[in-house]
Amino acid sequence: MTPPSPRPRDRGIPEATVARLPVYLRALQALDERGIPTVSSEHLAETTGVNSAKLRKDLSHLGSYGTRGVGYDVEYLIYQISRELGLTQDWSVAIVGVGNLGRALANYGGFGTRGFRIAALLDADESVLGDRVAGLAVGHIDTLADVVREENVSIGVIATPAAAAQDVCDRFVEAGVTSVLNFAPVVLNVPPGVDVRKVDLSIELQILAFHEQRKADGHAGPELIGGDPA
Amino acid sequence: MTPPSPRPRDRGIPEATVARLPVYLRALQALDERGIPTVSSEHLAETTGVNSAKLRKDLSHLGSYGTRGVGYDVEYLIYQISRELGLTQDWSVAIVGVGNLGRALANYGGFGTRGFRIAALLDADESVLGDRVAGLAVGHIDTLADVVREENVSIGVIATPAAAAQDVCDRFVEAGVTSVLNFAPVVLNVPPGVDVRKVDLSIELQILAFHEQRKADGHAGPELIGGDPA
DNA sequence: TCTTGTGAAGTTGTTCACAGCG
DNA sequence: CGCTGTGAACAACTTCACAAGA
Repeated sequence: MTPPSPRPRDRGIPEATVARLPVYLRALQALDERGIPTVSSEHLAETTGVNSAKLRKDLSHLGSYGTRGVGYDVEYLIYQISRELGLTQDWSVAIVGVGNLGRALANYGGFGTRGFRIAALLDADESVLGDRVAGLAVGHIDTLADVVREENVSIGVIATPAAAAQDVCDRFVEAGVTSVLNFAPVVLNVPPGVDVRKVDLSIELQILAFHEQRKADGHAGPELIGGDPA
Repeated sequence: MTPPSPRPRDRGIPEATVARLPVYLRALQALDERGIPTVSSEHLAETTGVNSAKLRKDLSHLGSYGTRGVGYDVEYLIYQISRELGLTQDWSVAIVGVGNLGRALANYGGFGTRGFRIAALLDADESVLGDRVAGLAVGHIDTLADVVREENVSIGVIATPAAAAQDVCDRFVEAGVTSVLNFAPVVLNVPPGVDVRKVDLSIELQILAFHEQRKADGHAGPELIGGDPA
């Protein structure tokens, strides 16, 4: 199936690049807030901890938005990256599970702002129903399908305990949601066409432990993992 | 300098593999809880959403722990992966910032268990000092250096607002901590030799938005990102 | 002059396909 | 026979180094 088409996709931005665009965006917004009008690839690369050639190549996938001898216009680049990521339109998000994590997400800077609108907070636990979190009243999980339809929810966020996650995911899929962000420590089963991204708060910790162990073992020189020696 | 030692016991496990080991570990623990004694690469791969050849190659970096014609012994593999990740010893973790996110982390399954011990919860806000979270009393940020020394903290977790993150990071580094897990939406500056991993809860959301936009634009067939078509 | 944008080279990661072992 | 472990082919990603433009 799917023989390699002779003319692939012109808009094919590498996945690795897509994963870095939000990082650049964040740094650019910080520069913009400090009133800095332009930035060179060298400087932006240093700020974000990547190689400057990689940064230029990443940006070149969006188009030629730099000025040789000068650098990139901060505001214009913010706009272009936002547009590419689809953040110039507002995406409605529903968060299920209003424990500490759900509350943290609802209040997370950049989660409720810049391109995302929290349309609903839902939970199954009677004791939190009606609580006001980030300006929203917590609703019952059974209203999920209605909320998705009425609020035009396109992204579902699962912040429930592991045991409830698959059920919530099924409800999202049933309601027509095709993008799910899962914080519960389980692997979700979804039909083809549904995107699931998983954030596991403890996996990062385990990766750090691995490197920490390396340092403790007989190991010649310390090595940077994400940092930049320069 | 550091000429490669003649026989360095090639312990160089690819970074991509290290990042997947926690995922396999999680799936294996789930199998173990259900009393399943052995698993094939095919089955474990399906559960975790990777290609089975990749899984076998990943595991082959740890050693030859499978049995041809049978598969892998679940318990034994759990032990081997745990050992490789350094989870057979307990790592002391200090969490700074006891807002919703800090509380969520302190209560996160697998964060306080399986290889990690939360040694301290610290905050600068007077109003939360002394609160009991996950069985621990919240201490003052100024005791950080003492706590790191007394509790032998090797990993620092930053769950503060963005504005406080660099200061907290500096305190960790000053106190001798060389691994930092940062949840604040800023890029931290650290000296060489210190590992920083960053988790940005909104970056994943932005990546989802990108793919959601792709689906909305004229786009021939839906594509799986993390899923497995089979 | 300074910095972008990009071919080309180099590195890392993935998948195939099958030999070899239980 | 079934499944692992792995060389070899392939694909993706990163970095180098420099031509070309402002």
